[in-house]
Amino acid sequence: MQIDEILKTNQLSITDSRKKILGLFLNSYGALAHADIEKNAGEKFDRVTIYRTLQVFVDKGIIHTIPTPDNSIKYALCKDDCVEGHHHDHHVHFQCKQCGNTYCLDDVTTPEVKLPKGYAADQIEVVISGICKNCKQ
Amino acid sequence: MQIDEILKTNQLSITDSRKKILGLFLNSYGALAHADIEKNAGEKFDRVTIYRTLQVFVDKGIIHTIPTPDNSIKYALCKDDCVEGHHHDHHVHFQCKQCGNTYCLDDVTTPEVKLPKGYAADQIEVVISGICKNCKQ
DNA sequence: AAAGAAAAGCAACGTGGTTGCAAAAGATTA
DNA sequence: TAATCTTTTGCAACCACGTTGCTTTTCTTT
Repeated sequence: MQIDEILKTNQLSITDSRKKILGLFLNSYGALAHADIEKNAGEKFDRVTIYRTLQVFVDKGIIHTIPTPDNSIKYALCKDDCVEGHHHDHHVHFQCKQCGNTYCLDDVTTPEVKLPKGYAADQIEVVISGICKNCKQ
Repeated sequence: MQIDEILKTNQLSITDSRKKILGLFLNSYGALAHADIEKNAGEKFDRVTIYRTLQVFVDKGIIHTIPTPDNSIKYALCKDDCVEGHHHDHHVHFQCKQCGNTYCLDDVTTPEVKLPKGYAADQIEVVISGICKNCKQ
């Protein structure tokens, strides 16, 4: 089973909450906020458990955080090139103003930006808001 | 006096807190967080007043918010092309990992990003972290 | 200077997130 | 499979950040 595999690969013990939360990510196309998880996990887990589980997943490189224009945090699955303690998020994030969903545009890599003399870039976050393809027409 | 001018131009009544807070922005090169303002205003104003003042300034297009990778909010002065109710922030933001300062790179415009078919961009936020020119060498 | 309008201060509240600790569940060994 | 050890969960309490309602104070206008 895929979920258990992922947890084992990351040396995490297999618990109900981890299975449930990881399952939510695997079954969701867009990113999830803490509140989405709390809602969809169905009253079953304490919020502290959800916070801790998300933190563990981030630490292990299973999910990554997405900063949004309205300053809430969302989480999405990482691609294979994220490993423990080191994320490689070189893709653009998109937030739809209509449906509110946030997506990782994995195929859109962050553009090069020419900085003024003296500045050294290390990480670049690009968050685009607008209308997503599901809401448009 | 410049401060009073700005307030008048934006049809704001001239109060101590507005003068003080606007002054902090005018005298600071980088962006300011709520906490910076609370500290530098010198115990003089209630936190609620600071929140409301910042909100008014944002609404009037005097300052704009900057989302940071660590999900705190910072504020910086807008350039002249921001007007009430409509911000035009087409520049890149830079956060220094060493000194923690955040700067508006007004000369660096946000790059064009080619989105997948069906997505319509509306606003693009680019936040770069790294080492700023003051900390580098 | 007086009256009306706007802003400040205060208290209280809500939300999002964290911490410490005891109880429960998972992993491991025999 | 049961016993032990380790990890995780749930709970309670707490803190930081931000908001709201209302009264008092300060600005503005005449």
